[in-house]
Amino acid sequence: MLRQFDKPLHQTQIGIEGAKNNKSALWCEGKPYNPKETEEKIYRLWEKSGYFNPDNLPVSKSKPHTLHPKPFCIIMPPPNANGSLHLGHALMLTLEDIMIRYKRMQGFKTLWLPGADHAGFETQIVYDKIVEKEGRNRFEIPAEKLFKEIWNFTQKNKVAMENQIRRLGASCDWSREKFTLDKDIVLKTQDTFIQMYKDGLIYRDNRLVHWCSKHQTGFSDLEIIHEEKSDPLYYIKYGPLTVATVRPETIFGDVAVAVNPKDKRYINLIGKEIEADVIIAKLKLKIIADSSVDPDFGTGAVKITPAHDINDFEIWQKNKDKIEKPKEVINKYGKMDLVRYFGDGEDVKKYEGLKVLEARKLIVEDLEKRGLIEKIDATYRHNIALCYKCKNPIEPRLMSQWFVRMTAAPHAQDQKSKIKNQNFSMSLRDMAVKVVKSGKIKFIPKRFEKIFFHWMKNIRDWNISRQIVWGIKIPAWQCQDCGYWMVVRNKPAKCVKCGSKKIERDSDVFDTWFSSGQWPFLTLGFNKTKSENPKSEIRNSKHGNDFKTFYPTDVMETGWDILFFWVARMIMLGLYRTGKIPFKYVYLHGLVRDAYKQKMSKSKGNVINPIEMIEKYGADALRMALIVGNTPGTDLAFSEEKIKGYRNFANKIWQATRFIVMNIKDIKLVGQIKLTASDKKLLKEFEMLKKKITKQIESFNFYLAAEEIYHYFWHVFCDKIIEENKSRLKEETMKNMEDRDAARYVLLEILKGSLKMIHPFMPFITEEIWQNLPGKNKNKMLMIEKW
RNA sequence: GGGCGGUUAGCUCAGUGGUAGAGCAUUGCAUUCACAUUGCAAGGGUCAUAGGUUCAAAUCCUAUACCGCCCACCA
Repeated sequence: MLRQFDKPLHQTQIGIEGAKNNKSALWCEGKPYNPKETEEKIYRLWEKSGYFNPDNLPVSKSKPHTLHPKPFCIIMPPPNANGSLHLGHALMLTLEDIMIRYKRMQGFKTLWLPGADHAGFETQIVYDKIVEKEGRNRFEIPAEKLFKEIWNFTQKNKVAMENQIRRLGASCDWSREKFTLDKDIVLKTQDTFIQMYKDGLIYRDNRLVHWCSKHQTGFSDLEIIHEEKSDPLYYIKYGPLTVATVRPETIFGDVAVAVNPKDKRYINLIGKEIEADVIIAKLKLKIIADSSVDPDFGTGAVKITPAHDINDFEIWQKNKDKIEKPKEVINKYGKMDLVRYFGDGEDVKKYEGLKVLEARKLIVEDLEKRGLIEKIDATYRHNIALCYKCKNPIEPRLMSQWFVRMTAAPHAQDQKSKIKNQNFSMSLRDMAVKVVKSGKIKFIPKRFEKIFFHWMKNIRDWNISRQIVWGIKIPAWQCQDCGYWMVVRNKPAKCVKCGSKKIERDSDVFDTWFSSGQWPFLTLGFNKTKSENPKSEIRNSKHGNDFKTFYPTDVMETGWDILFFWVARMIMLGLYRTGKIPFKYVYLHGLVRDAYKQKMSKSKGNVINPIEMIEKYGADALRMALIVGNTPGTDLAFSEEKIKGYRNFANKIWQATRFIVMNIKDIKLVGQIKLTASDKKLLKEFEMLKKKITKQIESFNFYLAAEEIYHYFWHVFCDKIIEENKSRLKEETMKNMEDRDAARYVLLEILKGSLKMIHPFMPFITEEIWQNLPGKNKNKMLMIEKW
């Protein structure tokens, strides 16, 4: 590469002869760079070129025989179609666009596949608020009508969002855009469920589920948060024993008392029955032994309420045969539900229908009146589970739901199970852990691998049933006579067990992450030809080979906050469904926070709107501000000031170009280029810089690459090189024409090379300049120039 | 309770074995000559603390302190 500078170059080789054709107006006005005049125009130019679509990319001229260049693919994490773009999206789009543009310039068959997420529960909540504002109640709107309303709502948002993505300069292939509720995605998601059911990886079970009584839906383990809280710990006399609890209102649902089998105080009572006075009844409770009981906590005796406490439920499961069934004394609205167990006596009706906290207060009073409260520990602090969205306490509830088996190996539970010929001997969890441990999937930064393993180690089965309308319907049908469940796409004519024709569909929908967990292979049209159901073959045939070409994809770039929700599930479901990893690298970016590292929120008033910033400073400035100094996995301190700094940088590029072009245009080169020793040194240093930046991008250190090119362009190229070469260009001080041309050559070479390297970071201004550079190849865009 | 990080200039953070770095901020000077959305220059850090390994430690090891985050079914 360096050798070419040693030999003389003719003017035709450096392309300055076309300078007079340059539209001089652009450069001669001394105005600052105005992104508004270029960005929209440039994006249209890109879209018109068709190069966002890998099928249209020119095949490398240097290797014309290369008919199948190496693919590079990123599946865009689909933004939720329920609002507008925020800085997190802007960061995600910038990082991915940098990788995509870089690889495209390197000649890869580059696909960035955009999408939008229906975002089940999240969108349901957003829409609920709209419904509320209109004075309606979502629980009173028929499901189908509500679904249609939300559909229209998301479609509108989707279009707005797509345009916002364009404004950031994202070079994604819009012709392949997918929505998580596209028909083929829905059908394929259901296919996966059906297949997993056959393979014994999905089962229905009645167990305690995290339930939010405000939102009226169950959750997975990930959708609850824990908060430390101070609550009185009540010591309640239970016949001969005393039990400690923070939830006296659950005493009505008690079915036993558990003690530690080694606890000498109670060893004689194990297996015996006691009678406890719970105001409205005298409960007969068996004393059982369970090693999970901590003898040092409270009195060492635990009341067991299997229907309303997860621990208690597990103890009940182990002792099913010895003690009675759970009693559900709190209903789905979080209110006391006693009459059905204890009759409608006055004392019972006193509590009936009261909210949990109201009931607790009253019950404590009544227990105290009877002298049944031994003591109250007011200093007790404990963790309680809350709904991640509304922060109301989770009320565990006994429910029949669909679960994904995470830690147990699959087993054929249907003749059509495929596990025998597909080599699935491991659990979903173990498969995923294996590919990360073996380095098939690499995390950036690496420390997230440890976090991933830790989470995987403790993972439990995944509840995927949601009691909302906005989502993908579960393909499961229940016989209304015998209760038998059938997992098939279409409604069965009759129950396969009892023959009854009274069949009804499960009214629940999937956890949205169950479908997004399949996003990489579904968007690429996995299993298009070999569908379990022919009806699902409705994907546009022109992208029929995408799965073969682009899967496994190269990079999954997303926020670390959805590592478990999304990344882990994509790995598991991808491996299960396709037998291959869904991506090779996981790049996890941090949260964008304000200048003081505070979370941005509407209530704090510190939210920065990316579109507003683009209006003010341009997309390039915003992109650069998001990248420089932003290390993977670490939250970013962000401010408008920072964007201003890179707006200034954009102008610097603009002005420097103006200077160079002004000194080149309308002047013909006189002959050969004779570079001085210092010219050669500069070009050599520039080659070194290129190598360094390439290496930094390859190793995902975009923050370093961006800073490097910024620093070089401004403080080396502008401040030193241009300044030092000024005298060689001026007529008064110029030594000779040859020396002038050498200076011109060096400046233009470095300018062009810099534009290429800046392009992935600041695509608009660099493309605009490139388009107006003297002597450029007609119609050739910087976007596809060789890196 | 389990786990993962961080502690470097006023601020935000790079730097992971070889004489302390960037951006912003601060201070001084310059300015019809591409650019004031500018240039030149300056000040500023015993790299949390204590031990250890090494010819050599901000960097590797151990401990301590403080800060942050994630996970979690002690009633």
